[in-house]
Amino acid sequence: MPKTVANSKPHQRTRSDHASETAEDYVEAVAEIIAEEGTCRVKHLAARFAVSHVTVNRIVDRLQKAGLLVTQPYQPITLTRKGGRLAAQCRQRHEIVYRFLLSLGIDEATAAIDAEGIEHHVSPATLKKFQELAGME
Amino acid sequence: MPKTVANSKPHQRTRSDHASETAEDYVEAVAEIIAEEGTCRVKHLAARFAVSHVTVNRIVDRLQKAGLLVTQPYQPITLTRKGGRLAAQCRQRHEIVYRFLLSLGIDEATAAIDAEGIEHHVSPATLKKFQELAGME
DNA sequence: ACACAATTGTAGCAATGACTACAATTCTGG
DNA sequence: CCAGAATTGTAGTCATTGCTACAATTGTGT
Repeated sequence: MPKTVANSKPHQRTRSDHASETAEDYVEAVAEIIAEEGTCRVKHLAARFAVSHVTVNRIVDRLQKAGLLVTQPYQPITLTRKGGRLAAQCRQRHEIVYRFLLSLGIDEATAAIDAEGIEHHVSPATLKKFQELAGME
Repeated sequence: MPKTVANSKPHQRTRSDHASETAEDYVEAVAEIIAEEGTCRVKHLAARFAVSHVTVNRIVDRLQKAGLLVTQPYQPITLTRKGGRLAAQCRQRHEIVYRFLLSLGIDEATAAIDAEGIEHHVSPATLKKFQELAGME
């Protein structure tokens, strides 16, 4: 079973970690797109991640099998309760990392890019520190 | 051509980014292992990354083709000048991220794990900030 | 209503990184 | 020196994520 939590030892990240990151990125994106556009379609995700619709298709299939989202052929994508919860968690974590970077004096554009990359690699302990230091307690 | 630098827009990390991360992790490991053990062999890398020797084999092949390291069948692995330069860069970046996390009050074990994950996602601007704030100027 | 555009789905390919199983080479102890 | 252990290489498989090309469905405008 893939896990989202940090591994107990360095140098031990595996393929499943990466798959989890993709899942997190996608549910987060679905939630955002629904908030922004009303519905989330394959084309929105393809545009957001700058990949072909085919790639989106396959990942959506996998996430549906994992019970994170629901869709039917040619129909919009919605999150399950489980997917919604994951999306909310990710959004919060993302926000903390982003604001922490801003609090260091990093410009918004750079902070946005770096937060995207960093968010999946921050342990709960470090995230808590970030939250404190960003004044988000 | 894969690049090491941050992308210009969020949500745009591709497969090549991940391949570059692997390259960085491997050249860094080769440098460390040579420093610690005298020579770097496939078995050292397999142990370090907790993967089979086969996985190491294929990645080493790819990195040799990319001109980062050199080896011959059943022989130790050495870095090319290019590989050595990359390893030095990575080592420095890793060190900055690690010490920055320590400077926030994060414990050594957690900082070590998080630095591993974060180092590949820190832009030059953010790295510079980290360096300043960690008192490494 | 119906043709055409847009969207989505399917088939099939490539690269990466993971594995097991087995073959080849190198190293080591008697 | 040479048998067995350790190491490394090779073959073949799978999952993930990327693609192009083509098929199917949906939506739209006249």
